[in-house]
Amino acid sequence: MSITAIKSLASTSKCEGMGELRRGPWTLEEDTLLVHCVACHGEGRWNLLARSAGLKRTGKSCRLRWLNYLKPDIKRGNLSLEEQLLILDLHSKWGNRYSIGTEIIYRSFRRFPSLTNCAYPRLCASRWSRIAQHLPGRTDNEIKNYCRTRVQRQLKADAHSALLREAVRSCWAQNFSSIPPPHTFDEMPPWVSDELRGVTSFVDRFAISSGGGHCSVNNAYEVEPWNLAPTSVSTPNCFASEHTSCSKNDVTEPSSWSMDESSDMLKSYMSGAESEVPFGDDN
DNA sequence: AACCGAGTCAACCGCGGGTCC
DNA sequence: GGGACCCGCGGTTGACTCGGT
Repeated sequence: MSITAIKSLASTSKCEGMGELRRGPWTLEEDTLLVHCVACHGEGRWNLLARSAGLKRTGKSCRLRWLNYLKPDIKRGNLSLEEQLLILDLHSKWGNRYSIGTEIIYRSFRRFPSLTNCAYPRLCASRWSRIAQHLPGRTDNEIKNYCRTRVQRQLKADAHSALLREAVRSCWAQNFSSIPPPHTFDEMPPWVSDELRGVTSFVDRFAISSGGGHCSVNNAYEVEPWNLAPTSVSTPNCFASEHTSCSKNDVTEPSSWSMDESSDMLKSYMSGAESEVPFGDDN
């Protein structure tokens, strides 16, 4: 008996009233069955489809396999630089509350208290599928994996380092100033430090800021988000001033990353109470 | 060659929203 | 109204790969 067969047997579970359900990696036979069945009946009604195809899989499993692997227009291979940039840009706008994208923007926001009615991203749940809609052939699962591995794990940056602040500036510039998003570092604003130039990968640009630092991005996630609230913008009301634009001149060096744990409103805001958010629609 | 650790990614799980009866 | 079922999303897991030692 082959190892694959043993694994296959081991991954088969017994579900009451449903016969045996298979789990784990899909076989070529299962893939063929599923493709054939989708071709005949179309997508949707996955539980029914799984049963009618004779697949010993849940509808959920079939749907996932189809959408992430078998669908004809799935694009394979590494993400291009353009795709990386697009993902990070969209992730900054829509990404999850604890993501580095939002973290960077949020930290940036602290440094621009005069910025308020601009399109500051809502700090709401992750929207991988929404990001995926902008990358034809790429799945939400792929983008999610990319962000969780390439971006979050490899971004070993010291959250307080000057280099990261430079990266923050550049990220901010892309999102909120009139400077168009750079496709190469030659297009970066002149106030981006030389150390960050010459890096072709958007991720590498952040990673280089670590300098072998001791503080990983994961540390940042462990910080309660409201503890990152800047004193100068301690309540959402502060977001509602009339300022709508920024420039590099707005950058001021904070003396420290001071905390403000007293703002219940901000806590509410950070916990996802979108009605409190005074920003415009993110569409 | 063997081992180990980090990175990658397919697949699973839990949850919430929508729909139907 | 509410229960059952389906679907989709985001988070997590674990097997696999690969490079370094």
